[in-house]
Amino acid sequence: MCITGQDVKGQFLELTANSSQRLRRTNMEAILAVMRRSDAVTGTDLIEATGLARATVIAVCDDLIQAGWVRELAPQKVTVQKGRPARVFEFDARAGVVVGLDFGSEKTTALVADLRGNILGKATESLGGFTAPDAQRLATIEKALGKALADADARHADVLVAGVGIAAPVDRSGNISHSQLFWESFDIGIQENLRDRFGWPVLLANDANLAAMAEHWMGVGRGVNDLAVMLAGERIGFGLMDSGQLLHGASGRSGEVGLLDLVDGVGTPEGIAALARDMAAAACKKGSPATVLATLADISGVGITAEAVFAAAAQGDLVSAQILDAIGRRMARVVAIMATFMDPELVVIGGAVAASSSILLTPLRTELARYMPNPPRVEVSTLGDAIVTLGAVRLALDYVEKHALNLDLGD
Amino acid sequence: MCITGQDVKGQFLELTANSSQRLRRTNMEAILAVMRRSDAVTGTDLIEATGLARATVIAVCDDLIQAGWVRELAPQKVTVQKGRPARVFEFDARAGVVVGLDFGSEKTTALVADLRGNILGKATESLGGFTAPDAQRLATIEKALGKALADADARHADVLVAGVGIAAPVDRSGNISHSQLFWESFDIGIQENLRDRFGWPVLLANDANLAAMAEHWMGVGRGVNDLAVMLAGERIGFGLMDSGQLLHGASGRSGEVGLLDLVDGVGTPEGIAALARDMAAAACKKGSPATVLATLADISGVGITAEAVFAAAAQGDLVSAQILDAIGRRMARVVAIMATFMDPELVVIGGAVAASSSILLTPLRTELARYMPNPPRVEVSTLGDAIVTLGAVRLALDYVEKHALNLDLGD
DNA sequence: GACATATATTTAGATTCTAAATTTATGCCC
DNA sequence: GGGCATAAATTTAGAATCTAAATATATGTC
Repeated sequence: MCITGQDVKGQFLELTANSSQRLRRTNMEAILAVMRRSDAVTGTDLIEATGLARATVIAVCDDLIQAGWVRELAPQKVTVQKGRPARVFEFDARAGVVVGLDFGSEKTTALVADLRGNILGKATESLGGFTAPDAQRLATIEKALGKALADADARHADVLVAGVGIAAPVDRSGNISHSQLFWESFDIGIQENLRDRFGWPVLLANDANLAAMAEHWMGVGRGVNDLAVMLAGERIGFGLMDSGQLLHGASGRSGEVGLLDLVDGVGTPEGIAALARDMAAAACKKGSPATVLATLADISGVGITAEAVFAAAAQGDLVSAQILDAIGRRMARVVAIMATFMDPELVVIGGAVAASSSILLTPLRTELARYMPNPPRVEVSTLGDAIVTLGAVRLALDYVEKHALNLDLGD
Repeated sequence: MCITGQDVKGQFLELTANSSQRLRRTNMEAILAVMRRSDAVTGTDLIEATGLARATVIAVCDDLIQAGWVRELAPQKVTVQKGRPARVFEFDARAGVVVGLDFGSEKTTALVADLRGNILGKATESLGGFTAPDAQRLATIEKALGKALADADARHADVLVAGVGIAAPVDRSGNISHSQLFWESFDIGIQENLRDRFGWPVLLANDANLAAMAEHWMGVGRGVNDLAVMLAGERIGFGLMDSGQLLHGASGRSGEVGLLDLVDGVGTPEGIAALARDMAAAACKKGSPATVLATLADISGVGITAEAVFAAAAQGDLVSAQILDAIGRRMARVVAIMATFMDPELVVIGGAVAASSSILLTPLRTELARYMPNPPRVEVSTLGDAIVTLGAVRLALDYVEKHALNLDLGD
């Protein structure tokens, strides 16, 4: 009974560190965190890192070994050794594995990583386009996962969590936004399927957001906590980070630029891909010299895609280079607008355009400096086409690190 | 000595909850948090809210009373009382006070609030413009603070923290960005002055960011965690929140829109104020009927300000109403661009324009719906000209809540 | 005045921590 | 090989804190 009306029952349970057991748990988490960030450590290292007493540190380490998170190594030979040899502990990066999956429109890529993020296996499968039935696409995904696991010499049961990236907005609770019909084609029930088939927790996220996580983790954005990553291929999307926190927005659509037509000289929402196609088509029609671009278009037979233009430019095609120059100028406008709201320290360009960075960067940086007195740094991603998949791995790893002591490591 | 090279000494000390004392501290914080969010509570209430045992709860309450954060009330008479009367505890909202200060260009406003955020005192002083010397402006600030404290019947020594809002970017460590010369005029050493004079910790923040905090706390944005607040008067600035977290950007400039000239039909960075002035001047020159607007301009004698236009519109001036309609349309474009990057659930319009909301909202909402398939809600602030000062109070309260058990309550 | 009831307080036992004393394993020196 | 120095592990004793159960206390009811 609460005298004044409001019922607070159980409302703050999660805040409470009640029992002594919770204290031990906190110390386990702290020591595990230290171990994840260092290589093999001794008890003395942990005493210095955490401030805990020796007896406590050793007891916690024994608990962690018991739980399966930590291995004890044979005592190391050190150059100058005096005194009793120290016990040596190490975070067991193979206590399990995580998988990262990029579910694109044309293909799907799976990565398997250990708990330190070392990539152990990889596989890519073609999805057969949007028109393929859901069941077939789910089977393809399973196939890619199976191959990647085999490549990593791991079993399905070793997987602790799976991270999945898709080219649609995903809100904080992992639901795909259906505010545009187009995005429905990505909602084929991957989450339920993988949970039912293998018992994995599955985390869904937007591809541009995962790209930002990947850059922040191991790309040019390492150590940069206010970061924007532009994923540009057929479409453009931003992954935005402030203070190291990814932005989601009310329905997962933050960074999903759908309104570029309001920006002078950018045009339609799909501005950049459209520009590439239009300029390429015009150049071909005008009878420009037989370019690599035209050759590519001929070969593919399906018309010119933005990716084809980027690829041709990378191979030295002149028309494509001109197109990329124009694209760089347009991108500068989009980046400028984004940067005026977000104030990032660094903007990373990723996705298919990244391959043509040498041509793209100069106009982009020059124009950006014209628009802004203090423009952010602009760099090109070096993660290639693994950018989203690596982000999916990072998403899964974050989950493991956060919930480690709740997870069951099985055998 | 770490076997593998990296030195982790002390690196994770803050993570560790080592001793039993830390456990008690965590429980004190949890119980204090419950008390802050409810009125008077009994031990039984706290048991239900936290899951702790009765003996623990009572012991913690006694500790909190000892520390000065909690008061014990006389046992309450309840309609149906059976058994031994419960001891009644209450968070002592007068364990101290906080002050919030809005340091504007023309005037400064100070609020004094208790620890539940109830406003106890208020004072406003004119600053005498930008040209006044720093020392004089500091004296004016002290005067306003003194008056507000007297109004609240509080002493300088009762103040636990001061929050200060200024119309310049402030980075995470509280430094004013000097990327534009203009902003230097706000850097008059308030922080150092108040610390040295009264020993208060002083927290500096950008005014638009504080407006967002205020709306999230007690405005139309209550309960909305993905929120944008547009503070529009002479200048425009956004305070942006994602997942309840305020965005700062790399140098505190997030939401400081300085690039509206790239947006079709918005024009210069100071677009909106300039538009108001230009249209008003044109109307006056053309010899429009003697409007309230013109009268206001005559009275002020300093030319027409954006604020004057908003005020005139609120009083029924027709020309000003037309101007506001145009402004609403322009704002729609700015909001649309912001929303496509941020995906807020709600956009709140605050600042001087808010007074003219009845005229402004319709064109703003209509145009916004034209630009976006799923536009955010748009509402007008009801906090009036206290919006920034209330945010400064909230900033100070957040600090008190976070550091409560580290603060010395003095006597 | 006995009884029911809800709460406070006390007591006993468990867990976990720290700090100090003790033991153990290693290298070095004679 | 035996003693010594050293660094670490382990054991021990003591303190803080928690829980759960037993006991005491204050109130209303019959």
